[in-house]
Amino acid sequence: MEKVFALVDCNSFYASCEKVFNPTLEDKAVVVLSNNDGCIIARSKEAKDAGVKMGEPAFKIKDILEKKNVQVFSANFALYGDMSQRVMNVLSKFTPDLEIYSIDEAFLDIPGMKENELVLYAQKIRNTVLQWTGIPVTIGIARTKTLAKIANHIAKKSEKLKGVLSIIDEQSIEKALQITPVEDVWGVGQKYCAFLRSHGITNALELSKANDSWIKKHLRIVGLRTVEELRGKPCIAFDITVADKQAICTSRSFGQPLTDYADLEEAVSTFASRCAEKLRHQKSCASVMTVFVMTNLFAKDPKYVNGKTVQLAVATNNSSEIISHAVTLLKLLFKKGYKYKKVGVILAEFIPESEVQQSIWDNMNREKQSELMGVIDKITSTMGRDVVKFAIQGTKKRWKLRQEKLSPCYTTKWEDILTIDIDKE
DNA sequence: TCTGGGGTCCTAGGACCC
DNA sequence: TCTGGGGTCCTAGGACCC
Repeated sequence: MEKVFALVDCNSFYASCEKVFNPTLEDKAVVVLSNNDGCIIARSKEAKDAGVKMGEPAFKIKDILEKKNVQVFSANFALYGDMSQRVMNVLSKFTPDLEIYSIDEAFLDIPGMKENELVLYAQKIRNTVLQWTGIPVTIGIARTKTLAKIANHIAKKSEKLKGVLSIIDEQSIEKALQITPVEDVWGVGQKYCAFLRSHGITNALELSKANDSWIKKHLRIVGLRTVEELRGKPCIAFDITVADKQAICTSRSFGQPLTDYADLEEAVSTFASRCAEKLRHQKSCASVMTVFVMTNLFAKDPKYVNGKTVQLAVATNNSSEIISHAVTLLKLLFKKGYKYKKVGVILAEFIPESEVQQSIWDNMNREKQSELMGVIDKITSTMGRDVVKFAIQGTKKRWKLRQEKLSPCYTTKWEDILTIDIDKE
């Protein structure tokens, strides 16, 4: 029997997370902003109805937000990450074959059933997730991932489908493809959309009927896979294993532009330390590091973008070593007189911790250092980040984000835990 | 005043080798 | 007018995703 995929996607995930712990937000328009309270990255249904667009810079639509009484939140990734885990936990009760695709989406490989049973099963999943976590989800069911995405998309928009749509038979697939604009197809971004439309392909059905060699020529192999998937032939594998990352990056735009080297050094060493932490988490060591700096590219001030890469003699995941390399690179990059807006640290070319090649020139006691990192990681996981840190990371934090509307970390910080007043009526 | 952050995969073209 | 051919590896850049 052919496989059937269910794509479970949380509705307006970040906005829904904010609503779970704050009942006064029910039925209210809620939006969540990107880091530095920059642009809109999530909108509740009410906010969408109010005409708030995805990706819009908040300052540009300040008037609409105020006029329509939209509740605005700074991104609280600690909360969203934890809520995501809870949702995935519930899903894993239904099947071991769960591919966590992103913070708010998972593909489920569901066992062979008749179509009406599939829909009932999906309804049950949906109700359970809502009851156990407070997060509403939508489920799309089909024989390929790309089609499941399309089913999900349609189900999101239609009230009467009650959050579940299955497209298994030819007829329902064709109908679904017909009403799906080509830009809503998974794998078709801005560039490809413009190209396809300029050649008269406006919906998913037309795309599914396009000529193979023409697609391959212009949309490459990836585009051809998308087309095959639309035709019902699975080309994107189902993979429940969590792959180790091939690159780890920590970067931020600052809440205010910075001109002093010392402030950048605090930021770069903090990001480097965070990268090292992520690297140890997956038990890898990095052989290559890049640091980049940039000024605000939107402002009229002089622009400067630059990056430098270093090959490490011995692959490492040691924080102090990674920080010291990062600072060396920053010193090479820093030029006086610019207003820096963003810096970042990227680690790459990983090898497993256990397979690191030693160097005869290496005079570091790696065993002792590794024990130290273990202790630091333990303290971080039980007592919170930055309880212990390296002196160079500093305390001024002038680089910190602007987060003026941050909600409490209801589920990950003891002091933010929800309290309920039972004396009141 | 204010425009996110963190990833993946694929391809073309250059360097280099025999 | 001709200027080898075929292979691998690496890198930068472009497309996409959430």
